[in-house]
Amino acid sequence: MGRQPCCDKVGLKKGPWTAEEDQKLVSFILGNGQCCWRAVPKLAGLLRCGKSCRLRWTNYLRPDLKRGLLSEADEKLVVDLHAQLGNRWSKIASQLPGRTDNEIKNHWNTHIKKKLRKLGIDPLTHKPLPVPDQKLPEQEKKTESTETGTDLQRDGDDQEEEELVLLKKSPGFCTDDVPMLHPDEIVVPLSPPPPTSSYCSSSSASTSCDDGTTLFPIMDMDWPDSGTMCLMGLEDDMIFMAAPWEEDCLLAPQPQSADTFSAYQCQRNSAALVEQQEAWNKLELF
DNA sequence: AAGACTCCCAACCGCGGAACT
DNA sequence: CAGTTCCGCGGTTGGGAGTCT
Repeated sequence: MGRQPCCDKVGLKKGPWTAEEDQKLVSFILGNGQCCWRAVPKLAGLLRCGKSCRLRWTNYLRPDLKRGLLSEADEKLVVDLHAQLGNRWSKIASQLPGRTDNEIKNHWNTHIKKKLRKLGIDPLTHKPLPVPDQKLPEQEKKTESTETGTDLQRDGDDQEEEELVLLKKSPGFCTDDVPMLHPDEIVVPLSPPPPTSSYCSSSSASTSCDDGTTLFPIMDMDWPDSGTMCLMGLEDDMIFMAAPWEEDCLLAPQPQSADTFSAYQCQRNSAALVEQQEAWNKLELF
């Protein structure tokens, strides 16, 4: 049976998403929930195929996503799960809340595989590799050829060998010094809530900072469609919204959480985020 | 300073399978 | 039960950013 393309490709946009497209998609999904991806682009006013929208949402725009590199513990878990499940990235990702299969797959191909090799472990079989100095060039090539996915650059120089020796001496699984994602990295720009708005409940007051920033716990926001929207892994964390950022947002702040979140997402894509993040870090709230 | 090279990740592609008709 | 549609998954790629020469 002939299979039709996932959508009519004529006139559809491809390539990197713009902030405006992100905003449209986020606004639509926050307002309507996730359903029927094929219909989403049309309803959201996007010149994208549904598949592209789904990917963008699940890999980048979902509010429950953690950003930043995997922690050492997460990496260890990924290695363990990969040993059990193989390249079933979605299954592996399901064990790491806030992480996507794409992210884990990328991380595996670019970081973890290298590390395992340095530790003398075959990333495919999770069994010890032959000792490098005993390995013939042909054998090495053969091992290489079993690799799939993103190509691994083979250094194979003296420095690499020295690293290998050092890593083998070091106890346990070794990762780079990767900063964990802190709750303060998840921020939502916000205009001051109207007195009776749903941003804050009586149980959680806003926090005023020295620089005039007003912070509001996000848990009290009204998230549309709670059936499809959840903050996996974040429900116990305090997520704050910083009002001073709103003027840089692509969207005019509106007293509705969905739009506020859209603004946040657009904000996240903008270069100004870096500066804002730095400003935020100065607050050192955590 | 600038071109070459490498690394990384967002996004795309195509397939398998579930769900629907 | 066959045909069709759609979703989700895993593999792959393109290009931007960073580093090297």
